[in-house]
Amino acid sequence: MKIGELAKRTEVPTRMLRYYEEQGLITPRRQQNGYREYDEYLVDRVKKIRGLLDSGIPTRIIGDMLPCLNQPQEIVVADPDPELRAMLVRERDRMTERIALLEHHTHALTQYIAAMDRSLAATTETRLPQ
Amino acid sequence: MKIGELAKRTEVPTRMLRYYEEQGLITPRRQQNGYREYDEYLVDRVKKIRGLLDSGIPTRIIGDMLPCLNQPQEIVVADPDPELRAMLVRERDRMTERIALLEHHTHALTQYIAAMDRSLAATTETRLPQ
DNA sequence: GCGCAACGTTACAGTCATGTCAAGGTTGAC
DNA sequence: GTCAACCTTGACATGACTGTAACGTTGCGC
Repeated sequence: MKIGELAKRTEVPTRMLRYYEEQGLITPRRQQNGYREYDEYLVDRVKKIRGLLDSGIPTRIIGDMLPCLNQPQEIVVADPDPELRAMLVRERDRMTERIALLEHHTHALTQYIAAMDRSLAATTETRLPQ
Repeated sequence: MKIGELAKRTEVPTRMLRYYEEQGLITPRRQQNGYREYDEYLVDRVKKIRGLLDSGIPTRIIGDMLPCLNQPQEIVVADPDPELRAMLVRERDRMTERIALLEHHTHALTQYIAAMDRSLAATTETRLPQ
């Protein structure tokens, strides 16, 4: 498929798809006219890249991490490199910290929103009797 | 306190403290010699700013959001601006999405790490009998 | 074939949160 | 007085986008 279709299916702008290619995360083939030609499996890959970037993982690390997230039923580890393992543990722990932080903030925001709603309801009520 | 102490206590580099000031998130007073003078309450504020930035909220939004996260016992909403409310809901929902994503990835990574460990244990075992 | 919209290409500039460094002023200890 | 440790501003670099300009390709109606 061409870049436009991939963009639609992944909701990642074409601009970003070209950027990820520049960063070596995906390497589409080229048609004779120079257009990029994307294989089906890249749809999933791109979605995964987006997810990881949204999680705050830099492209450089995503490159090493991606093969570890392809879990076709059974996880097969070809080369249990201890350095890779350490990196994965480090990143996972950072993710866990971020989760805690985000949960704290969502909670605080939810409370504030509820307070706004109460305040709004109160002013509406006081106005009603008029 | 001076910038260095604040940096130590918040673990935010001085560079960033100056940047947050540039973005209008904090406004320290100045000593006669031009040094920035930070009040005690800014320690908390800076930590909050960091947390929000780590959660992927841009400084521009943090500025509007900060007053909503000061919960001194009871939340008092002065002006229940519906636009502000919408912004807060939007950001909270984005945070919730990020949490789901992060949880998914931490889970995947944990599984992969476990697989690496099993693989490593297996190779160690097969070597043991020798 | 012509025109034209929709799509593709590269390349360069700008943004945002950071990092890093230079050049210089201030303070405090010895 | 000098030296380290601290502060100041300012400039340039980087990583992940984001926008846009300038231009080539494709496919459709006419």
